[in-house]
Amino acid sequence: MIDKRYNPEDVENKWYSFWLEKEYFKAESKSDKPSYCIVIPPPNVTGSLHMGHALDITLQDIMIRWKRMSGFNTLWLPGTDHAGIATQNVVEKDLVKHGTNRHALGREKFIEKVWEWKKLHGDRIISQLKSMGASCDWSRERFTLDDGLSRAVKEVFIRLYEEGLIYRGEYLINWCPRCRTALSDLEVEHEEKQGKLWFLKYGIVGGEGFITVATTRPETFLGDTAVAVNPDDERYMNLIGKKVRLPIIGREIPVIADEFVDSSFGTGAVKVTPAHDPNDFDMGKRHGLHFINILTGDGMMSEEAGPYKGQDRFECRKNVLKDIEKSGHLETVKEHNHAVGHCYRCRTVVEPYMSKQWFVKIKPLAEEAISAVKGGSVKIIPSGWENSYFDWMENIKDWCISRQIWWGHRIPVWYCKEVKSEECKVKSGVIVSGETPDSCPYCGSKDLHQDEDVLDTWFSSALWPFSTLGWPDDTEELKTFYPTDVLITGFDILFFWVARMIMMGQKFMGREPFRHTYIHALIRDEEGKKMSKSKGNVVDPLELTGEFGTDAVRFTLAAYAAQGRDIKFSRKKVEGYRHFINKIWNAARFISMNINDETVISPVRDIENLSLGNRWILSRLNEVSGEVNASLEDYRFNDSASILYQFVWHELCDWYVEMIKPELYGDDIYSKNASISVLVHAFEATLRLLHPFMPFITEELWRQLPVRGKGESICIERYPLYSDGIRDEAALNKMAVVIDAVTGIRSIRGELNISPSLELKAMIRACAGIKEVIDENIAYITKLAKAEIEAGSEIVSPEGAATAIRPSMEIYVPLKGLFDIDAEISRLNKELAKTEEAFNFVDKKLSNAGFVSKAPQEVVDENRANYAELKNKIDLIKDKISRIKSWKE
RNA sequence: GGGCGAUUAGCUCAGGGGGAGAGCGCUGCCUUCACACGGCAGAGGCCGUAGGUUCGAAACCUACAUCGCCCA
Repeated sequence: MIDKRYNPEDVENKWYSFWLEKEYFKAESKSDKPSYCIVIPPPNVTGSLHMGHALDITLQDIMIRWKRMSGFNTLWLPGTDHAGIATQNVVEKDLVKHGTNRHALGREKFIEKVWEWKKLHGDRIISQLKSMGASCDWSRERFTLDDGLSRAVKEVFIRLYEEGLIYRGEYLINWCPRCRTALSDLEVEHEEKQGKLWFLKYGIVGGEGFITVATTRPETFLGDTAVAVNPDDERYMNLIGKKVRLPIIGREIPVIADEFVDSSFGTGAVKVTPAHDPNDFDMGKRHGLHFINILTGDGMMSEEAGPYKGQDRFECRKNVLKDIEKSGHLETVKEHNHAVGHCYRCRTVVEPYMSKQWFVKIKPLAEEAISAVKGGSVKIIPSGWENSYFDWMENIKDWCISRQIWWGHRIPVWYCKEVKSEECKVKSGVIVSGETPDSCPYCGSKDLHQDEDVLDTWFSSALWPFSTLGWPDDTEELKTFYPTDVLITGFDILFFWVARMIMMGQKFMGREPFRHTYIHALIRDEEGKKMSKSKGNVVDPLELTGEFGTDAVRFTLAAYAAQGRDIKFSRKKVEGYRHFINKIWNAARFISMNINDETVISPVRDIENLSLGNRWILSRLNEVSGEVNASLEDYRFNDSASILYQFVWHELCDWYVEMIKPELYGDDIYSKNASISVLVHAFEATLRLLHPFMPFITEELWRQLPVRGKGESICIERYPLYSDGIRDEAALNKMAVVIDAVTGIRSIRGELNISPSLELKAMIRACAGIKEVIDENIAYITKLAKAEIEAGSEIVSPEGAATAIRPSMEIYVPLKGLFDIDAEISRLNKELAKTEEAFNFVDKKLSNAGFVSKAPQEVVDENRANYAELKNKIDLIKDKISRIKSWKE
């Protein structure tokens, strides 16, 4: 006997360990079965599970379990990402807590420390993934810094370098003064801020007056090497070529003309700071200006800042303003909104900063990635994301890939210090190599040093779909599983990761890394706000799974995973699906209560001899199987979830189980055995349909069912499919008649407030065909409506009867003296009003000549049928009302 | 400034050229031997606004409003 309530914690660990022990999740490198592969978006190795992961994992596991059950050689390849800056930050914070820092420790010791940290915390995220039920092939778990993947990274770097697609140069990059590293454009998050626009006056050298420039960053005037105006701007024509003098420091700089200057912004004259602004950088190059770097790597003012040297950049801004105002060079201040860039890892305001970095020349890679999507070899789902993808790809700028941190893939480049030969000079002493060189291959010098920097974390993630399968070796896994089938991830890393994987896959495998990429939305809090630690509105998925069970959380996520909409998450939603889990549990409990040692569960056959309920549920099960497969095929997770929910709750439990109770409790051994057999069969198949969504409870219940030819685990059983041969049109039609009769009688009972325990008599007027169906199934109707039934085509409404009118029948329930006649009249009036409204709608349509001539024939026919039906119904109700009124008199 | 998405029942959301749907909540009745984490019956909506296309628009088009996101 099954317990009254489902206790998730009792079964989750048990079955997960069992699955692992039996190695069900292990993929075959080579197989006769078709393959199906998903690579996991690798979570940060030191991170912990959040709702985004939970959604991601759930959707992937649904696909993988579904395909596994559908006969595929499935590989869900798991792993973790070293997450360079994020992880380094975490460990650095810990060092600070212990009164030290990475520089005191030194590079080698620090890296050791991070590895220790990784070992300590790295397993946590993995075990959290497991607790979600993830059916990954753990024997193939990878880490972006492990040997194989590092080899892939080096290989890619070298090949891109040799093709001229990786270069080194001094450019203006985004610099985080706190992380003390360069960032790519993507790693800067812009935030609209209410700021100020300061108008500074620069005195004209050898002349009268001033030229006024507007700026949002006044401290950068220290690095100004020109003032620029538009060549067509008549206000300033006479000043072009002259010099102006910077306030306070007195440097003289030229006034130049450049088309780039927007005359309508500020005063139309702009200060040019080539070393601290991307536009000014370009202008500086065009006009051969000086590049003055006024900052140091940690955001302090450098030597070049003269009197402000050593000050913090924000402190310096205040001081500069104070001094400029004092010296009379501040003309005015205006309110001004502008976007300020922040480091995506630590929220520090980033600075445009000149430095020597490594870049990927990205256009040629982007072109291939664009055509992969345009040509349909990669399908983005939902397709709305394609626009963003193309927009980004088409306007892409070179990718800065070097980072001034220690945790990551060290750039495989050495510099020869001596440069003893001509060849070495030509190569600028740059040695790019997969192995540590003993000596310079160009000049033989032994005095080499490796580049200090590491690569952007996303550089290694970009290779994930093939590096994890063994590339650059030519492995069986690559042959079997590349290109992978689908990549499932959130839209927030569409550019960071998805786009770059497509570029690298096309480049190094010559093929797309995945056929589909399903981009899901964000999980927000109940009020629709983004979850964040600082807001304190983060929901911990593990807390939820602990409280409601993993299956309930998974089902909730699937049910709300509609394409293209963020999920406003709440405990209440999970609670609702926890009730669904309980419903399933209790259905199983009901089965167990109707089975004993003598029960014979036989295979379902002779379907045409089964009772209507049994035939109907088998037919419905078949249709639902088709719908679930179809919706999963299209990644409509919410649809599959709700189809299953409706079927299990309202069809299997509410109708079917209630229908067969008389047979189960009856004395007829034949129909009793037939019904229990169909019930067990249908429930078993339902469990299989549900398994990808709720793996734990389905395994637990499945194991308890007495099913013929039962295997050892539901997760390797076949997923139910639709079959044309099983569809039972007659059963579906007859069931509609039963439902009409039952709900008709129940309506009368409910609306007239007749006690549920009172046995009623119901007279049903119906045509011969319908009457036959009613008579065949009279036991069902009697039981479900709690009424004695008499059906016939000649039935007339007895005095004192309440009426329900259904498309196929009229139902009269004699209730003389048992109900309030006024209540019945108002009930019928309400029904009449509704019917008349519907009738008028159809009537209007049919009297429209355009409709009759232009609408498709079947629509017109349908409306004509409706017209007749509604008209008949109106007549019946009117007639009924007048008769009731006559009883009253 | 450019782009995208949203606006449907009290709430959360599906749907999508031809009779407005679900879950939760609400109302009434019911502790009937799987489940009160339950059953049965109900109430509740000019489908954001204004135009247009169409025989027919909540759906398609255009503009606008409000909210959100991405990019510059």
